[in-house]
Amino acid sequence: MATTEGNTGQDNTEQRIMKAAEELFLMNGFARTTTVAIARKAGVTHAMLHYYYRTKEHIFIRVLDRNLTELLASFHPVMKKDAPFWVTLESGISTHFDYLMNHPQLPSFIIDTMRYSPELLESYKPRIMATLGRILDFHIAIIREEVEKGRIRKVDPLQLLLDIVTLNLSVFLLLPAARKLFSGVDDAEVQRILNDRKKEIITLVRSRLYGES
Amino acid sequence: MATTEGNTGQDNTEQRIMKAAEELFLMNGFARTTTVAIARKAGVTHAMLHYYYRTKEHIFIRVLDRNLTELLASFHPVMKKDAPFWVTLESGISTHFDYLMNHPQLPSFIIDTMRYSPELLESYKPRIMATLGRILDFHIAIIREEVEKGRIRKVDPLQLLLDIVTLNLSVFLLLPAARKLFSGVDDAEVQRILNDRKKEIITLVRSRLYGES
DNA sequence: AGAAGTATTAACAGCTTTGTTAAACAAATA
DNA sequence: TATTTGTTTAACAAAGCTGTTAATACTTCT
Repeated sequence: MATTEGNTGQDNTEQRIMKAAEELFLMNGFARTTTVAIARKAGVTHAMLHYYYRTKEHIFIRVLDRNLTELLASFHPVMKKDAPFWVTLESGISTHFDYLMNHPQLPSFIIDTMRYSPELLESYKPRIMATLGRILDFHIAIIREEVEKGRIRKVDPLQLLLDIVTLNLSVFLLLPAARKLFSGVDDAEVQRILNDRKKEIITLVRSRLYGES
Repeated sequence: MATTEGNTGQDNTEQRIMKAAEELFLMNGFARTTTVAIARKAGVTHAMLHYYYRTKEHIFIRVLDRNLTELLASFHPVMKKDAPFWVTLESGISTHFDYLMNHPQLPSFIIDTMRYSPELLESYKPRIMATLGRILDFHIAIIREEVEKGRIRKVDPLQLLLDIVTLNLSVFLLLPAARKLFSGVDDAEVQRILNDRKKEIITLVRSRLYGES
């Protein structure tokens, strides 16, 4: 064989298990995912999962860690911009929405973990709070300044941020349930709806700040 | 004893079990609630739960039924109004938000059930779809007319309804998770935040429709 | 008090879940 | 080829869950 050890490839058991675990954990959360289901999806005995990752909690933490890190990192680009307020904000909303479109299961996964397995998240709390704090302080200061200078309408900065975040998030929080209710919607249709939604959210926020539509 | 059979009162075992079941199901959903936990909360053996309600699914359906019926009924008052558009809409948003404040666990309970136990909801689907359909048709027609007559800004009626519903819902979808993250927030604080949120949502929607704030 | 019906419990059966282990298998190495 | 090392499986143990049942306690009625 050419590659003896390098094998940065894909199909070894360890990685197949991790991939299967990630899919199932993201879809159904910690409690609703069984080690047997993960193993079946990876095409091996569930003993393999324990051989490579020791416990269900271990492998969950690895999945959680990767996704949480990525989520927190996804906020940074938004903060770096230095352009007119609305340009920055619109691109921030848009980037955030696009990120969620590429990780549609992330919001419910994190919220599910926070609600039902908070102990697994305990060690990440400081990091989460720190990042969240920085982001809030940064944006609140900017928004407050815009209000004070009369460049946007009077608005509680925190409430404006909640508007944006909840509008973006709720699309993806409701989508899985909605798809169960309206059984026959293809992916193209969903994609179209999501794009309409994104435009509407941006328009809505702009209205709030400038009164224009 | 005075009351021999009437006893429309409260503390008999059957009702204590139902009450405990409702609390736990609303908080944690079907899968995460065990019959043993329900029984413990009601202060009886879990055999009693089966004695009175036969199966876990039976008692869950009773809880689901009551809450779903109430939720669907809660939409009706909004539709009855016959006043200037914005007056109707603002009171509709406000009523809807107040209803959710009185039933803060309902959104996640229904969504959890739709996502993870859709088979339990199957028999309600026609009723849900019918009610949902009527509400949508009714409001969409009104909104479309307002747009056509130039009394509000151009807006896709469905998107406007999604704006309102997702803004209202997401507050309550995120609250349990948020409270786990920010451990030390008392109920009074939460109440204040919710009221601010309600005002902001109404302002936001009004901006979207009239450009005023 | 005694019979009949109702409420309650403790014990258990059967299933599913997580995690372990001994043995079989495969690959690399000497 | 024999040995060592790593991988995989089947079987199992312990625990938790739902649901049943036989025995016991409590009411009510006569």
